[in-house]
Amino acid sequence: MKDHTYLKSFSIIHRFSIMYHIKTLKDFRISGHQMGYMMHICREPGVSQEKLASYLGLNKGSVAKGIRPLIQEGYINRLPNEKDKRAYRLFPTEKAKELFDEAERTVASFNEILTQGMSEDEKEIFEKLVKKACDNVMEAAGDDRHHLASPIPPSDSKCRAGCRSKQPFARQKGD
Amino acid sequence: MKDHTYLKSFSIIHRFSIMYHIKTLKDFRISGHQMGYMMHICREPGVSQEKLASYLGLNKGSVAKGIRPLIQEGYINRLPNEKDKRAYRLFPTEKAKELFDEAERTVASFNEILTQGMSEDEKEIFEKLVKKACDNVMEAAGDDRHHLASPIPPSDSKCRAGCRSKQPFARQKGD
DNA sequence: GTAACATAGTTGCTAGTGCAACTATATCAC
DNA sequence: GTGATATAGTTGCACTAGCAACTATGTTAC
Repeated sequence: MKDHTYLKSFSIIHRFSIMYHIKTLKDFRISGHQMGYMMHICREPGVSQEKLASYLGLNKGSVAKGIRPLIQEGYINRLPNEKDKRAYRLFPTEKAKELFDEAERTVASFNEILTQGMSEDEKEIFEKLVKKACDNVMEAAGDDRHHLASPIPPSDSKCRAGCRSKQPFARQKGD
Repeated sequence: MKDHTYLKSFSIIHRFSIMYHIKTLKDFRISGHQMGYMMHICREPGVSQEKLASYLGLNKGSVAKGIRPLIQEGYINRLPNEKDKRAYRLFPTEKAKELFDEAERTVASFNEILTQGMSEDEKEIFEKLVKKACDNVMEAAGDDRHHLASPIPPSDSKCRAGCRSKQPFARQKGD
């Protein structure tokens, strides 16, 4: 088990990356967290909140709250989905384009910090393995929530609030 | 910049790892976040809150609040430091030993999830590179705060609240 | 000694996230 | 059609974390 735990490393990298993005993008009045939403909406204009949540591994409540400042600051247009009245489609505004360009630069410069002192080979492997690790945890969490692939209904049919949460690695509270 | 951003991957891995630890350790009534504190205190009994914060890359306010539940739940003893009346020394209690053992197992099983499908070589490289990346961001943040190594006082001598924050990548608010 | 500054820790405020309960719409079985 | 269930999104609560201001103690310069 040595001294190293991934828990610590990933916590540090995650929090510091957010702080870095906050600082670099402070003129845009956008937080490091909101970067993730922004980037994906720019790359997938018209995406729904549900898809956004699933892509970022966030629950939909967090997405609803997280995109609110982006809408208020005028970076996102939220239009009703004509084909499904429950859903919305998220689009970047004109104002978002400038932000997106800057964000791309910020991402690039953060990547450089992250991979300082690695050889080109190592950088490539690192990116590949991080992606792999990310897929691994998403898949493991997915096994827990059965909602991406499994068409099998839960065995307990009267299962509204009582049944297993759909959240990844959900804790069963109040044991 | 392709589709991949580390921002997304590290966010997912970090959050999912916490959820995993919360779920696995729920019987101990300890959150995934507190795992980090617990592990380090068990490995470095007598550590101060300041050192703990520095090791985990957290600010000391977060540590003060974060260890409180651990004290309340009886996992940590906080004793005054005889040599420095400002400081405390943190020790794991007897009760913590059981938790620590379980935590070690949880860390190991999370590591297996994380590195599923990687060869032994890749696992080794992954761990090495993650550690490297973590050191990189900490160093970059450290350059921003000058407090780990630099004995040079800030050039502005009358610098109480006005000067640059010591927080990593600190944002200068209210521009 | 005193004054200025540094360090250890606490607290109040703000913000992001997880979760569960909720509303409204969509879909499926009959 | 109706009723049961699934899906998209919202909201309230709890918790963690960052930050800044604060207290108290320690250290250094004089």
